[in-house]
Amino acid sequence: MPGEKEKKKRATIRDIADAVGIAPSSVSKALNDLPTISENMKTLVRAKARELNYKHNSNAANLRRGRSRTIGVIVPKINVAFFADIIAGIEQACFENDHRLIICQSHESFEREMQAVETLIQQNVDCVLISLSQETKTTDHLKEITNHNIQLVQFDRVDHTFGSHILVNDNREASFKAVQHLISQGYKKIAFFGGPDYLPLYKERKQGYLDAIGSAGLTIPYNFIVDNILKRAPAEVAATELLRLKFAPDAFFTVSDYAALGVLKAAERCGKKVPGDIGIIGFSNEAFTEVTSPTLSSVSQQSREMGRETAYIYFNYVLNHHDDDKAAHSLKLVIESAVIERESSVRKNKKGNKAGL
Amino acid sequence: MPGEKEKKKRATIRDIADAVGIAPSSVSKALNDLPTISENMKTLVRAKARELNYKHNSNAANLRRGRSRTIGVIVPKINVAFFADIIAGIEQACFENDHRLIICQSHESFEREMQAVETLIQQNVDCVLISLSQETKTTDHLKEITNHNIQLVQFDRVDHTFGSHILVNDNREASFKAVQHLISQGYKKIAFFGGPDYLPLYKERKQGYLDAIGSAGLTIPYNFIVDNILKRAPAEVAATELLRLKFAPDAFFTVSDYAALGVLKAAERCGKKVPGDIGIIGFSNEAFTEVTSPTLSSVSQQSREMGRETAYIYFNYVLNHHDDDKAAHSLKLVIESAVIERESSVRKNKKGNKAGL
DNA sequence: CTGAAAGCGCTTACAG
DNA sequence: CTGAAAGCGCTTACAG
Repeated sequence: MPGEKEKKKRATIRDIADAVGIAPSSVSKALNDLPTISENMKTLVRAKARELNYKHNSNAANLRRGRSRTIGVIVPKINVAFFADIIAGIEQACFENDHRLIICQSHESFEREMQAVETLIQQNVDCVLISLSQETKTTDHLKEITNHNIQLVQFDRVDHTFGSHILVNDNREASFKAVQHLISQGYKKIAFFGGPDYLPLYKERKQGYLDAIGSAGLTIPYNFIVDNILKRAPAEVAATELLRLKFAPDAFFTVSDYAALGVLKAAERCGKKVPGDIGIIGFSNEAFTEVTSPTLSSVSQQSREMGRETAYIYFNYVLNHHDDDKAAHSLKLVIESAVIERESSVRKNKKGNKAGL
Repeated sequence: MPGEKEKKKRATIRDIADAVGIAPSSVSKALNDLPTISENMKTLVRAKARELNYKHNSNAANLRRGRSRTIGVIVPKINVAFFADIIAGIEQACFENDHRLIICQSHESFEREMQAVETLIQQNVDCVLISLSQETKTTDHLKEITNHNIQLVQFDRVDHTFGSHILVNDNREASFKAVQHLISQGYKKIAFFGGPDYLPLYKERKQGYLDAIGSAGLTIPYNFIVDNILKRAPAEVAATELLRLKFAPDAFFTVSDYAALGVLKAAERCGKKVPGDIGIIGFSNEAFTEVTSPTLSSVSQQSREMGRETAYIYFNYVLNHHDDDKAAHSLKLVIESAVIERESSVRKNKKGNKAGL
């Protein structure tokens, strides 16, 4: 209709001030519930704010305050179960603490990771949570973050040489426990399918395997240890090869569930029973591990907790110790993984054990 | 050391101006690459900006410009494959168009959905993309968005009565095609496991099933149609019951892959061969459908494309037709789903078909 | 308890 | 091609 403005502007603090007949600064204080304003006035202001459909303008307030109540997270990929769950955990912590969350993906590219850092700095986030891309080998961009007085927490894929708060999985211990579990089921010839060996995370998982083998006094032929087997197809090929040897493995520990799946298929194809003849345990506790026949044992990384705890480092520790000496040293937290025992690694009669007696 | 400032402030446009010896406004224009500044000066300014480690302050610029180059998305849950993929698609579109993305979850709660809307308005987003929570039955909060001159696009779970741009799946057609596929494989007694019937999405999928059955001239006993079977366990129970009847189904179309999995287990338990005796097709193309034995046929909703297209409605359509009459009417787009034929529904010899001849 | 004034860091007409 | 001035919508010492 003719009486209406074509593009009605958002109501501002000044509109409320004019309507109520007080100063804009008082409106601001009333809306922020400062003790220096009378209750009557607050009620009046709030009522008028509602009436005018006023919305607080975060941009303006953040600019003035110099803080944004926003944190940024950078992950390689959001539509991977592990990271999606981590983000869900972070989001929960942000919600509890009334903060906004901006999510960036590096797509495993160092270039994109640097861009994401740039974006988050420009956005004035108070804190960056980051899990490094596979390509990342330097930390200048992390330095950039802290240089701008932005808090930094690394999680899962971290650079230990850079002094920031850090939260990681207990990769070595988790792998150790997984292999111990296989041993407890009577498996003795345990093969290992690892990841790219230059990534610390995979190095740790391999170490856990080696330690468990060592402390059980088992000996493993060198060809039972294969790096860079993360996907299903290569695992199937590699496992088939091993299973056809005269001295063949009786169990596989893989650092990925997809590789575990490949092993399962290889065993099927070679006519081996799982878990009777061959035991299998993977890593990550992907949703599909509950759905195969037999179901796949795996290591659960507690990703949701991990996300929550990462954010809590900022909310519960950093925010509270802004100026203490405490804030000086960097936190190193470890999230304990859990071995999820499913059908692929649990023997009813511990056949292997008996055979050994 | 003593010479350093304890908390170095971020460099501003004014710092650059002082260092170069020109006006702040000229610095702004140079950094924004406006044609009204000489190339020499731009080079000078850029160099100094790098030297001072200057970062553009989005908060300040957004406040001044009145636009934020940020879009907000509200989904029920981000760590569900369907939505994680959608968000990945949206993120891609945002990246291409140099926009930021703020992600909110409703957790299927109307209350939380309203809070998310509030947050996004306060954050000054230029556009909101939303998939409604299961609880959402009113649209006042959507009106709130458009009232604040913020663009709105609904996707997947939408309210058709509210006049906004909309992007949906072709639920009815997809179901129709899925059932047609079963029929083409010679299945004739096709059961249906649906969702809660009050949600339009599930109503449409059921309609597609009914239409396909009807147009093939098949008749189906009423007890072959069961609503509210979305999870594995109830599907296993319901399917077992049906398979034990003397007049039992020879195929199942379920609106969820988890239900399809339950049917698969039921068939196994009843000693029925899949796909020989029983055909199965699910919905959503969850990752695990590729991993079961036999692998599960499913309907792929092209979630990533869906996310991308949703964002494109804003970037390619809304942004370009700001003031046209075109922008007046709301777009309704449909993303075509694809039937993914896997082992659980593809018969080698079309046994059922032959029997029918 | 309330208000006037300054300022957060930019951008944008407008003038030269 | 460059600059001075105003202003985006808030918050925060400071004064009364």
